[in-house]
Amino acid sequence: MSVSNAAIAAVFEEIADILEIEGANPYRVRAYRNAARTVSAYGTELAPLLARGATLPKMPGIGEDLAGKIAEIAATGSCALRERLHREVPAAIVSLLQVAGIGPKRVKLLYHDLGIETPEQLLEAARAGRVQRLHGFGARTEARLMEALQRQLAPGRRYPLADVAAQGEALAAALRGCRGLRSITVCGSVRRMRDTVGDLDLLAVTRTPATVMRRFLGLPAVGEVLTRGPTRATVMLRSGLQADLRAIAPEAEGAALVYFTGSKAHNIAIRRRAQKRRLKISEYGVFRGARRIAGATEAEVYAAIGLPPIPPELREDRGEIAAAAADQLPRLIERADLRGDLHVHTIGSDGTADLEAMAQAARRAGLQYIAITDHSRSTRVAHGLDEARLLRQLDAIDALNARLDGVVLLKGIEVDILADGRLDLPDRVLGRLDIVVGAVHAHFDLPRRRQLLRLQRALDHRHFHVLAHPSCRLIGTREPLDVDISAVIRSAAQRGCGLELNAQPQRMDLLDTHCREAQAQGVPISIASDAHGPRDFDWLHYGVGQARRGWLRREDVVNTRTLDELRQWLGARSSQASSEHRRRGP
DNA sequence: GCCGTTTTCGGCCCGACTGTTTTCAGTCG
Repeated sequence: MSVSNAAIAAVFEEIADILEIEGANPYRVRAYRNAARTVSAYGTELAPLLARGATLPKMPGIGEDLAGKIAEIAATGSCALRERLHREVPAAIVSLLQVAGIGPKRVKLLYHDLGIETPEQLLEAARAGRVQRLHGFGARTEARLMEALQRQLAPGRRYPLADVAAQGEALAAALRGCRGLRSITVCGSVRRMRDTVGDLDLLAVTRTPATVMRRFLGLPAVGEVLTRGPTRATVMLRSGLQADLRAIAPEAEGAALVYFTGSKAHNIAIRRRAQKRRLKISEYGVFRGARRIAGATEAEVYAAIGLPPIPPELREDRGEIAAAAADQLPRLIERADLRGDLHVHTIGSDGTADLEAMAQAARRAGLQYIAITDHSRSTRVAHGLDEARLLRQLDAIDALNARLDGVVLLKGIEVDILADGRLDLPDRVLGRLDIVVGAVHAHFDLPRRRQLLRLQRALDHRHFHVLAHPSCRLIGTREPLDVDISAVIRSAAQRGCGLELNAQPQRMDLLDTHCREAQAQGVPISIASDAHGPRDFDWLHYGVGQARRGWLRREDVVNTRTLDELRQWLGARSSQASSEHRRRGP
């Protein structure tokens, strides 16, 4: 029923696409794109807010007109402008923008001159040789388009951060040692630790770019060369991922890092700030007139426009520049702050290692405690634990803790939240555990209202501590639950429960924007590996990255606490819940 | 369409690469 922020943003993106194709004022188009970004990154769901009669909060780049459209879309799912545009231009036409090498001008030309509306029709026309006769096109462009169209089975595909980061590191390692190369850095959304990545951006610092380019283009991982110039090349890797290499001189390294790390919106924002100070920022440095006044380091670039250095994870134009200007950047959590992991599996359910192997691996990963949280009986594919098997595991944990040194195992469970919100194991068992982590593993498609009631009922349970992977999305495979996440966060806050930031590469769940909202509500976050094997603790690194993108500090994350402090929180939650339980009656 | 320690109107980030261009538009990041 209620329209999500993502849906509002999608309407704005679509309007921007169509306006661009129609040749509208580019800054008007940008206004819609900025609005889409602002709305989708906004912490609180706007439609329920407006439905309750609240006024829309002031957001940067949202004026009177766009505020009105947000209200219209929140109420109806669409707006008059979009409906009008759909009458003027076929809706499918925006899909042509996804084709590499096709922008708004060419979409317009293809539609007006050849009546082409879809990538399929474009491929057909290109094969028939009709495209090369258009003004501004030629035989080579037509050939490139055919290649792009044939390759483009999954346009705009994004991959999990951990997968792409590994490929980036491999490329960087293969280039290190190249003559004349001073440094090589993976930039772009990998450096910003975005949960998904569309392509790889590598920055090479060198005085001999030609040598480095040649070496790069000859790497075995490189499939096809898409473009190549003296300082920049774009290739398609054999893995199917696109990679860009940019070469820059040492004196511009900082400016180039800023430029190539992005985000685009952040770059635009800092360049505007520079403009107001009669400065110009490009990848070559910060310039006053023709004179370069900064550029060797990132800190220098930010200092030139009166800012302290901004961590890459925050560079999304979501308020970090204003915070930096006011000297109010958060001191972000770091991997070394984590003392434990509250979501770990063993061969008790679908893990690959036993209790002791996981404990030793955790210790090697620098952790002082882990909660053993195997699945409960309803998750049959994972061989979930029933009451009897769980009780045997508890005894085994006691025995192991008695002889383990340097790491403590907590008794826990990843208990299924059933369709009606009940938990999958009886109270008498849950009450014996140190920690109850609850999660949805089935019935992902309940109606929005019922899904919320289900989660709220689970959070109400007196033994419940942490809601695991709250959205249940699997990147590229499963959409997030259709649920008012703002309401879930408020419910967790009211009940004293925590929310998990699951660091499995295909989950990365909570989303960064929801971390920020949880922080504002005072909900503790558990950054968890959801490890199913000894090496999976490595994923915590990416979980911390996502937490940093959500502006989280050490004090916002519950597994940065000492074991004693953690036990206090777990116990406090239980006594709070049971007193509420008594108040409400059984 | 937004916005204002220059402005309520006139601006709005900056540069690389490609292909068709006869001096530059389109696309991309």
